[in-house]
Amino acid sequence: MGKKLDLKLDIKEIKQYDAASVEKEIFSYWEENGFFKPEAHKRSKKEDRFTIILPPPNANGNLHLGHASGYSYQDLMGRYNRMLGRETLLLPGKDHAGIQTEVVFEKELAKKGKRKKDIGREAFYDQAYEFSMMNSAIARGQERRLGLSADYERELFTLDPRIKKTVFETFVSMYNDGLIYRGKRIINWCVRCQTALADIDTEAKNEDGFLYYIEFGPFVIATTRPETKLADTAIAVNPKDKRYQKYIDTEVEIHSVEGTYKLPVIGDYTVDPEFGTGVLKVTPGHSVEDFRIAQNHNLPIKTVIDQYGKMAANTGKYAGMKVLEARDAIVKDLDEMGLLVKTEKINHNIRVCERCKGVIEPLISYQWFIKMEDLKANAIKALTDGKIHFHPKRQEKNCLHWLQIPEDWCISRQLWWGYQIPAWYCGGKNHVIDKDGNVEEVYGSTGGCGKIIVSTNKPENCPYCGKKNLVQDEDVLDTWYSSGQWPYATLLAHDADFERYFPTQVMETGRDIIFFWVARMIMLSLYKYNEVPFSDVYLHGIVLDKDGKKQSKSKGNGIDPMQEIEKFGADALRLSFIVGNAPDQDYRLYEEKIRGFRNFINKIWNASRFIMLQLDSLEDMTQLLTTVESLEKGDYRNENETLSLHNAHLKTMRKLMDSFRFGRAGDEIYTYFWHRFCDIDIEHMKKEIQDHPENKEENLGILVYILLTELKVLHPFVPFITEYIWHILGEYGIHQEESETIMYSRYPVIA
RNA sequence: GGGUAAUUAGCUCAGCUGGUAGAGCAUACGAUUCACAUUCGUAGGGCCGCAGGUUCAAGUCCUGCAUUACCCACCA
Repeated sequence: MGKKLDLKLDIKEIKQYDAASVEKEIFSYWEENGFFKPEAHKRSKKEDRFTIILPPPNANGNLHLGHASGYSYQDLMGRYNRMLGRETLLLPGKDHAGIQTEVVFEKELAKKGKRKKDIGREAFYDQAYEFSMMNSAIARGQERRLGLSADYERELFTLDPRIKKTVFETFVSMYNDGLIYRGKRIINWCVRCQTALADIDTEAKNEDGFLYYIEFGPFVIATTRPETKLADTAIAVNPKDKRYQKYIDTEVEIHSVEGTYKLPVIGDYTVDPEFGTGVLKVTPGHSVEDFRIAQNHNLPIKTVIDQYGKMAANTGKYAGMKVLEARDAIVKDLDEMGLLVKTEKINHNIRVCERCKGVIEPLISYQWFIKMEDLKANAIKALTDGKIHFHPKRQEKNCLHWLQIPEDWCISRQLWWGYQIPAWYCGGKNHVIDKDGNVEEVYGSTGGCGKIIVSTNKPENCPYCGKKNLVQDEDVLDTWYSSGQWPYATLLAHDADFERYFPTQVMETGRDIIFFWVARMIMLSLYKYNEVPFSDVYLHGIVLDKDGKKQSKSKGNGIDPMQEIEKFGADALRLSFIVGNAPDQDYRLYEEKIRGFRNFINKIWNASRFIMLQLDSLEDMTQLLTTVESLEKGDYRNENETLSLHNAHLKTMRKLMDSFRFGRAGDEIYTYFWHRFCDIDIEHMKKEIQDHPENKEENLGILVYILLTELKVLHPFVPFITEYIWHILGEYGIHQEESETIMYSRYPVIA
């Protein structure tokens, strides 16, 4: 055997367990002996294996409480299953986190007075990679400090070449299957980040604004965005609206700031007669809903706002103004022309970028999309067939709800950080702007056939025309496209792992990324392997501060998990994430709570200490060991209250652990250990030993037996102290042939 | 507009398939050289948000309402 654990805290001398002084050493004892590797305990049957692919934290910062909380649950399950005799793999990783890291790293550059343009794409990528590696190393150290029993030799970064291989293969096959396409659609454009975003990457922000009532030919229309009127291509009313029925399918003449022109009037049932005046100006180039109406009615599209949020060249005197400036200018002009009827205050929702909270400008754009209809339908089927169990169950409905939204997924981002899309244009790709201000994509203008080649590697020459003038698409893939393949991509990266561990058992995460991630993993895994990637999804609650607010760096209300670990120990911190907390229920965390669990850890130490001190007074251990052994075999069962309650407790624990009720399980063991075992059983034995010294061996045997089993049951929750005491018991020869490490001891089973 | 959760002791929260209300912290009083003051004991404190309903029995199931939080949604 390899490294031994050095027991430098003398349990007979030390009254207060000092977690910080021993936890690191315990960890390296585990890791250096390879205990975290599934190979340490190979099992031939697939059902005897247990795998969790750990959610990779973003490699752009430190470990925060959310990560620590997740890891505590993941490790809890891993250690529990390992002790049940399963071949267990916790596979760790780090996420390149596309747009988020790009924003973070841009800020890093700004500190040095540089912008990304200054250093160029390649250098930017390399430096961001280096930056991510540095952060990964820090995070890895912090994860270890928490006691995470993951196999770090298998750790992967989401941009690892081995992951890339899988991601690109999937991209190519989805393209060939017609599921990925290059399309021209209205997308969410973040003006600040200068990239397209998927719907899910945006969020609603409630804002006070104005609703302008404007004379519009024979109508009065109400709009919050008068500047987009320059891009109107129709007027829509509800066909049921008696006021306007007669105008439908006619053309009306408009006099407005841009002169006199004609617009068709169409009938569309999505127009709400109750809103404003019941007349909608249709601006397909700058409104998602209007774009849909335009598609249904074959309306032309005009573009008047560019990617920088400025009025485009085709807007006459407004050209070059920022959107808000143009809005004011147009309102002023309308007013002067006597066309502004009235202005109302309104509270409405606008879309903002999920990352930078900047304004989203809906724009028509060429992007890569994934056709979602079938992928979502298959995922819905898998869920309704009960292939995946959510804990708590209600979140399954939440997931289903999202899967019913039909939108295609925009997967291209105009960033530098991430996977550059494996698509090549023969003869390049250019943009031209037509008379309506619309951007059109033109292929092949620099000498080529203009075909798009999608391939995992850059082709030597064009398979269609043989020319060598191939230009790669400049965009990168949405980070969730690669993350969505994480469960199988990580396993494919190591020889036989996929065969051995896929599909996995559990996904453990927070409900905030069910849509972003969980749903997409399910869809992509079903696409590629026709199998769900995991059978259970456990959702932990979100950690809040003492006032019930979400902890965040910007608010400065965050607790640093590393500081708490140094103060109270990793075991105590882990308990504070788990004990008494219901799944998916947000909870508050503050130092007094952690301190309370530190006290519990110390209680474990002192209960053990008492028993060791008693053992020292024995002349020989033979009878005691016999008692322990027969208790482990199930003799003496139910002979007294102490043992029968202990058995009942073990059964309860097993039931709670197997049904994913970890918070209750933590509560159960906390209460049992402290208030039954310590407060009643040990106190009682103390008296017994005094009154009946002749039964000392037997009575002590019962205590040792209970301590032994309790350490095992506690171990998934508090791995460090339980290992430490397990080793001390080992020195007394108490579990000699079972296992040197408690990690591979047998979880107590009660018939 | 739709959905989901929360509402239980002063505070923070548990409470699985319905069977006479629980924990931690806080408070009060007391104990203790004998495992632990990071300890132990005792006590106070709850019409389990409100209103109905189902049931022999409801914090637990159903309906409605109120407040809060989060999520979804094309209100221009």
